Amino acid sequence: MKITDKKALKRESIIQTALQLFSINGFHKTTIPDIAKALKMSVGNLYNYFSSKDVLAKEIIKYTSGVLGSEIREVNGLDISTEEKVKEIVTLYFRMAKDKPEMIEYFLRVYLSNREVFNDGCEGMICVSGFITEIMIFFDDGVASGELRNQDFFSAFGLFMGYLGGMVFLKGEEVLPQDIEFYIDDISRNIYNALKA
Amino acid sequence: MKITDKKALKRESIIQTALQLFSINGFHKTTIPDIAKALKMSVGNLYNYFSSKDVLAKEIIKYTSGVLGSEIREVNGLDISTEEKVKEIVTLYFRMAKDKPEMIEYFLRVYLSNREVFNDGCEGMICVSGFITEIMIFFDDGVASGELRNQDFFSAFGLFMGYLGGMVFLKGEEVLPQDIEFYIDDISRNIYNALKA
Amino acid sequence: MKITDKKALKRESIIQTALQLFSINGFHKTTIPDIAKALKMSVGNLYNYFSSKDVLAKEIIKYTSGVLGSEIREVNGLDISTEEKVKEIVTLYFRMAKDKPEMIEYFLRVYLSNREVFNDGCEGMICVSGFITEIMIFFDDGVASGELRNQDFFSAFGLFMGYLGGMVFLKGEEVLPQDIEFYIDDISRNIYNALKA
Amino acid sequence: MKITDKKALKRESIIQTALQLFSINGFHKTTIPDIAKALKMSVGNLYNYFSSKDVLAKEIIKYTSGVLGSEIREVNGLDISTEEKVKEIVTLYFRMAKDKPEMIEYFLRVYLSNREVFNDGCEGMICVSGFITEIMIFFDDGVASGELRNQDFFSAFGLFMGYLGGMVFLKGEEVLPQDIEFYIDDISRNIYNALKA
DNA sequence: GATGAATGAGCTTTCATTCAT
DNA sequence: AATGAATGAAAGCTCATTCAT
Repeated sequence: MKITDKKALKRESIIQTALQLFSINGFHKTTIPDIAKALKMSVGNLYNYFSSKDVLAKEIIKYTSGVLGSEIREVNGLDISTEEKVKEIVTLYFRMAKDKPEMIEYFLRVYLSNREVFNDGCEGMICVSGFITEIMIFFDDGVASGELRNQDFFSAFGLFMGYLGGMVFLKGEEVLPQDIEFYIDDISRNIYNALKA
Repeated sequence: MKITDKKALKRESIIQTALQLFSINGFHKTTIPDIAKALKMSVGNLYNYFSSKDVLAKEIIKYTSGVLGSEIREVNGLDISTEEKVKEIVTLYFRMAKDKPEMIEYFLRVYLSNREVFNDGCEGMICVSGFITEIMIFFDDGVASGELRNQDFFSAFGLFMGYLGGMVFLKGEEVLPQDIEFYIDDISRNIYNALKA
Repeated sequence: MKITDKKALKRESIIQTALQLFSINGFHKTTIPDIAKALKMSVGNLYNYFSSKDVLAKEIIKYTSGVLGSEIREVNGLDISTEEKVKEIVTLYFRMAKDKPEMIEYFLRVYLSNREVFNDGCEGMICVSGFITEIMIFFDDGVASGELRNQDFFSAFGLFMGYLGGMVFLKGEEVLPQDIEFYIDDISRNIYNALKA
Repeated sequence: MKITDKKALKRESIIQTALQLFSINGFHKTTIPDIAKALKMSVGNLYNYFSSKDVLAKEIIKYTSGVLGSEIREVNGLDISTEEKVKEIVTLYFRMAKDKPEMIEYFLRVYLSNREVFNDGCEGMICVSGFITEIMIFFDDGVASGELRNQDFFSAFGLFMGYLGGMVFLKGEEVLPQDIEFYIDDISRNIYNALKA
C-alpha cells in the first residue's frame, strides 16, 4: 500500500467519525478533542489532515452528498418506469435514514443550520451537487419520457428534498406513530401524483 | 398602562429581537450580549425576563408557532375549496418567508437543528402544536369533504412542512433563479395533486 | 406603638431571616434577593434597613453573640458549683444547636470563614464579645472559688469554643452515631477535668 | 523525568498554590484566574488538570488531610507515653499552624464552611479520613494501654480537632496575646487531663 | 417607606488552534 | 506523522447595589 493510500484511508475514517459525532450532537456541541478522542488520535495530528473544523465540515457534506448521489445514480440507471423510480428513491432514502441515519441527520442538523460554516466554499449548493445532480437527471428523464410534467426544476427538487428530509426529521423527533418504512407507499404515491404529467 | 403590560411588552420585544438574531446567525453564534446590545438593555436585565438562553429559545418557538398557526386558522375558516385553501396556505407561507423571514428561518435554522436545546420542555412537537394543529384541521376538513385522499396524517403533514420549508431553505441559499412567489402556482398544484382524492 | 418600634421590629425580623438563610446556605450562596423574597419585601426596601450585605452580616453576629451570651449569663448567676456550671453551659449549647441550629451554624459557617466580611468593624472579636465576656466571667469565678486551675484565659476559652463548635460541626456533617445530647456527660466531664484545679 | 511525572508535579504545584489562595482569601473570593495568574499559567490549561473549581477544592482537602495524617502517624509510631504523644501532636499542629498555616486555615476557612462544595464526593468525612484515622489510632492505643479513659471516640475527637482548630482560629484573628507556641504546655495538659483514665 | 427593573463587572467554564517535542 | 499541553478570547450567567416611581 502506498503512503498516500494510508493517508487517504485515515482521512476517510476521520470523516466518518466526525460525521457520526456532528450528526448526533450538532456542529457546535462536537469539539475537535471529542473527534480526536473517538479516533484515538491526537488533536494535533487531526489538524494534519484537516486544517480547521470548518474545512472538515465541508469535506463531510461533499462526502455524504457523493454517497447519496451514487445510490440515486444506480436507480436512475435502472430500466424501470419513473413511477417505480420514485418508489426506489424513497425506499433507499428511508433505508439509509434507518441504517446510516448520520448521513441524513448531517444534512438536517449540520448543513441546513450552520450556514456561516458553509458560506465560504459551499456557496449555492455546490457541496451537495452530487445529490442534486442525480435528482436533476431523474427529473429530466421523467420529463423526457413524458411521464412527468415539465415544470421548474426547483419546484420538483424542493418537493423531494423537503418532503423526505421532513419525514426523517419527524422520525428523529419520535412523533411518527409508525416505523418510517411504513410510509414508503403513501409518500411515493404523493410524490408521483405531484409530479406526473 | 399597567406595570404588567409594560413588562409583557418588553418581554415580547425581547422575543422579537432574539428571533431576528437567532434566525440570521444561528443559535450558537448568537450570544446573550448580542441580544442585549441589540435591545439596548443590560445582560443582567435580560435574565430578569428569561431565565436562560434555552428558555428564551423555547418561548420563541412557541410564539412563532402561534403566529403561523393563527394565520393558517384564518384560511381554514374561509368558505373556499380545499384546492384554493392549499394555494392560500402556500401563499401566506411564502409571503411570510419574504416579509418576516425570521419566523420560517427560525424553524429551519434553530428549531430543526438544535434538538438538545428543545429536548427538555418541547418533547414531541408540543412547542409547535399551534402550527401543526391547523394543518391537521385543514387536512381533516379536506378529507371530510371528500376532496382529499384519506391517508396517514404524517404523510400529509411532512409534505406540507418539508416542501414549504425546503423551498424557503433554497431561497435562503440563494439558489432559486426566481423570486419565491414565482413558485406559488407550481407548488400549490403539486401539493394538491399529491393529496387529492 | 411608636414608629421606631415598628422599624426595630422589622429590623429584627430581617436579622432572623437572614440568619436562617446564611447559616443554611452560606454567606456567598445567599443573595439579597433571596432574603428579600423570604421576607416578602423588596430588595430596595431591605437596603433601607441595612446599608449593605456585609453590614447585615455583622449585625447578625452581634445579635447572635448577644443571645448566646445572655443565656450563659443566667448560668453564671446560678448558685451552683463550677462543675455543675460546665454541664449547664454544655447543655444549653447543645440544646441550642438542636433547637436553633442557625445561631451556632452562623458562627461556624459564616463568621469563622468569611473573615474579609468581618475584618472591617469586627476586628479582634468585638462582635462576639457578648459571648466571650460570659465565658470569661465563668472562668474567673471558677478560678476565684479555687475550683479551676489558674491558666491563660485563651487556653480555656479555646477549649470551650473549639470543643463545642467542633461537636456541632460533626453533628452537621452527620457523622455522629448518636444524638448530640448523648455526648453532654462525656464532654462536660472532659472540660471540667481539663480545667479543674 | 517521565512525562507523567512532569504532569504530576504540575498538578501538585497547582494544589499548593490554590491551597494558599483559598486559605487566605476564602473559597468564593479566590477566582480561577487568580490561581492561574499566581501559577503563571493560562486559565484554560488549569482546567486540563482539574475539571472544576469544586474538584480542585476536594483534591486539596484530601492532600492536606494526607499530609497532616502522615505527621501524626509518625507520632503514633513513637515509643513514648500517651501523655507525651499528646504534647507531640499539639506541638506539631501548632508548628504547622505557624510554618504552613495554609493547611490548618484551609480546614477552618474552606472545608468547614463551604459544605455545598464538599457535599458531593466528600460525604461524611471521607476526604479527611487521613487525619481522622490517625487520631483514632492515637486514642485507641491510649485506651488499650490504660492511659486514657474509654469513652465515645467522637467525644475525644471533637476535643482534639475543635480545641486545636479553635486556637488556630484565635491566632488568625490576632486576639492571642502570646505566640501560639506559648500555649503548647497548657493545652497539652488540658487535653491529657480531659482524656486520661 | 416601599417597589423591583435595571446595571455591569465579574464569575466559572469551554474550545479551536498552535507548537515544542 | 504524531503528541497533548498550552493559550486566551469569549461564552452563559449571577448578584450587590441603585434609583425612578
